[in-house]
Amino acid sequence: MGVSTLPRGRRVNSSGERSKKLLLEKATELFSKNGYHKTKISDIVKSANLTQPTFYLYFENKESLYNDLISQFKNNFLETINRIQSEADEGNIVENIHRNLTILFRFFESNPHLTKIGYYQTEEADKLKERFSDLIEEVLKDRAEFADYDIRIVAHSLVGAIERLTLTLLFTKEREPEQLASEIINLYFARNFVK
Amino acid sequence: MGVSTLPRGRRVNSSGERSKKLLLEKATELFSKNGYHKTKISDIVKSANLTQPTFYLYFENKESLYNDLISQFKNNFLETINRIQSEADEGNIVENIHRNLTILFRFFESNPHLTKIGYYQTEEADKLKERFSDLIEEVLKDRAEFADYDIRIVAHSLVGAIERLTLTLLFTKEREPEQLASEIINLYFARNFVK
Amino acid sequence: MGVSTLPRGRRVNSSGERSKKLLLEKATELFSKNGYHKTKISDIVKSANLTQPTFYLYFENKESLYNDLISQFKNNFLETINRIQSEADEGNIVENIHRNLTILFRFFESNPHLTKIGYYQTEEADKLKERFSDLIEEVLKDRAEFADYDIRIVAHSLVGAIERLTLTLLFTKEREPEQLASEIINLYFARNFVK
Amino acid sequence: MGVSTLPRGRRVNSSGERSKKLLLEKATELFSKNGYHKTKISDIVKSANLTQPTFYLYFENKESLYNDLISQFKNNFLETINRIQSEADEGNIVENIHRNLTILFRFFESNPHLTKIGYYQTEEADKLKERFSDLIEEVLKDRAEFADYDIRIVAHSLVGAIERLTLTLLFTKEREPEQLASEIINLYFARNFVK
DNA sequence: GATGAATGAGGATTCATTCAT
DNA sequence: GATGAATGAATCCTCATTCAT
Repeated sequence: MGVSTLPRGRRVNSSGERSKKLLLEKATELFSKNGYHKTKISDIVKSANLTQPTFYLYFENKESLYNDLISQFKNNFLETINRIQSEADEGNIVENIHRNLTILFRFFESNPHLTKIGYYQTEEADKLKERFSDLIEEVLKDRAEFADYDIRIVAHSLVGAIERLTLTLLFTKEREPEQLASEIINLYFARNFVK
Repeated sequence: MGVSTLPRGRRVNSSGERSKKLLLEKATELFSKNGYHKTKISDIVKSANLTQPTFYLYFENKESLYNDLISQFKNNFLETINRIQSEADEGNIVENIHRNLTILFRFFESNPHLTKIGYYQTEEADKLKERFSDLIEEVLKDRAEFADYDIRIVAHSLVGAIERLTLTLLFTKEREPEQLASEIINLYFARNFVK
Repeated sequence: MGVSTLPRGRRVNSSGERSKKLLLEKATELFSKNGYHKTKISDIVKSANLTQPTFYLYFENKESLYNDLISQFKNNFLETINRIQSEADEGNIVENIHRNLTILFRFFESNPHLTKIGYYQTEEADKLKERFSDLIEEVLKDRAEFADYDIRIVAHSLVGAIERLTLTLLFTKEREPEQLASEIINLYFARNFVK
Repeated sequence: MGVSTLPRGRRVNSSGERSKKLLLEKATELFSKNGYHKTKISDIVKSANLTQPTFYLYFENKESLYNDLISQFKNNFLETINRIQSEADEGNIVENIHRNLTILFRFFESNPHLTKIGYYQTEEADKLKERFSDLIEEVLKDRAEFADYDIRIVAHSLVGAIERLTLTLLFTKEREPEQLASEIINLYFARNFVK
């Protein structure tokens, strides 16, 4: 072609990058707030002060953007919960669980919008919770303290409690990650493990 | 081979009551499975072997039908959980809770589709859970056994646990209402209340 | 059990003729008030306390019923205005015109609904007015009194005045047919004819 | 021979202003010719060589476009007739009326389609004519020349005459605005005022 | 890098009309 | 003579997506 008027090598901070990031933010916000179907491309670009074709400059389409957000959450989530298991055998287990629950709540808290999308509004979310539950089962299954319990039920209960507390007390800033972790320990593990 | 279209008027052996009920069932099923937006009127009527205008013979429109389903669930749910509270003071509290949890799980079990719609996929659902949580708080707040606990957290945890167990163990028929109720009592109340 | 459904079929004390007449009346009323498109078959039968299939028992379809109403008006109207012409030469012309205008207004007044349909809301109406205008021209064209006038304009003015007066003063019962006829004579013919 | 469908995006040499204006013109034309109900959005866009979504790019919906046209006519019409009244006292009244009638006919003539919509096919039209009639009454009521007349009848007659003449002689180009104004003066005012 | 202008492909809803009883 | 129950055939409108500039 003739004269390329564009400067070579785009800077990371070019306005293109900025636009993409902005769209991503707004999309995340809107998806999290209104869900996939009620969020229109026109809403996203409007709130980013851009136009619809610009959206397609940076994202393949609506669905793939949404899927990307889900994937991103999923990866981070799995990474986070896997630490619980891998560290399960080291040191005091209750302390470990406490520490890792705190980390999990902090993770949720660090990106509430993404969490809402990935953990509360997709079908994928159920699979993640299932995985989380399996992992907890794994950790508890050989513990004498839980011999009298139906471990699957304990695991699912924990997952459910965490899910609900995140939404109602963490996202609303009524409780801190540490507090939630402590109370969960207190409620589910204290009398069983301690002493 | 042309698709032979149906003749216009009334079908042989057709009945309005039956058609309405059928549409309602199919709609509930599809909404519960695919959500509001992915469920088309055309899907509903197709699965009921009827045509679109027939849908409008019995329901005002898609949204109002969905809202009706939500309302129906809401009313039944509130009625069910209100019993927990109203009976809270009578007799042995743990027994009461056990009985009413059983009833609640049975209610969920009795219409899983409606429950999925009303308790898992609408915004209304969060309000219902909030209400449920408030009610639990009310029941626990004066109990010495929970003096050391953050009651809001206990309440939300319980709601979360119930929600999750319903989905993963009740709807899959892996556990019975009574079992779930017992285990919840065991996990949350046993050591606290019994002696 | 509980719901005693209404018996189908022929209603006690109902005659086909009566139903037909009732439907015709209601249709005329509704068409005249709301026009062809805003009048639904369902409206007509509802206001006659009948059902849609009954409508088709007596009328071919919506359009043909409407056309029948138009025809009916048209025939009566043409018959009425033709008298004006045929009597034009007999006796005192002003008196003749006065008498026939009165008859015309009485005709309009006798069935305002039908008049509204046939004279105010169809395309046919314009043809009727054109015809009326031509007829008036015919009557006036050899009159020395109108030698100075553009007869077509006089004719169309008269038709327009009659149309408007019918709607605003006759149908509202603010003036009587005779009054309107007299005033029109006064306004258009008096000084011209009466010496 | 397949119908080759248009490609998706922007057309070569397309302009929003032009498209909107074109749609407006075609809509006005079709509404005026066929009325609101018989004019489909699909007709409008077809005659503008565009597609249905494009219509909604420029207009909110069918009804609001139609209402806009009515409003536009209404405003212009009221402005025009208000001049008649406001100038009624200045100079020779017959001359004034003649001048303003001419202006009115010119206004009708300048946009026959819009006039047909706003003055001949809506319910609003009757209100406008009523208003026009009231205004004429106002102008005539203190005139000694009309002492013997029923002024309401004169006013309504005039309105009716103007309405009819516009349709039959102005729109068909059989008469000019000035001619019509002159003849109306001649017919209604000449002998009364002059002399 | 971004926008103005357009469209394809549905999806909900309405209404006149028609069978079966 | 009349109704209950249904459908065919539109029609409006929306939304993600794409071309030309």
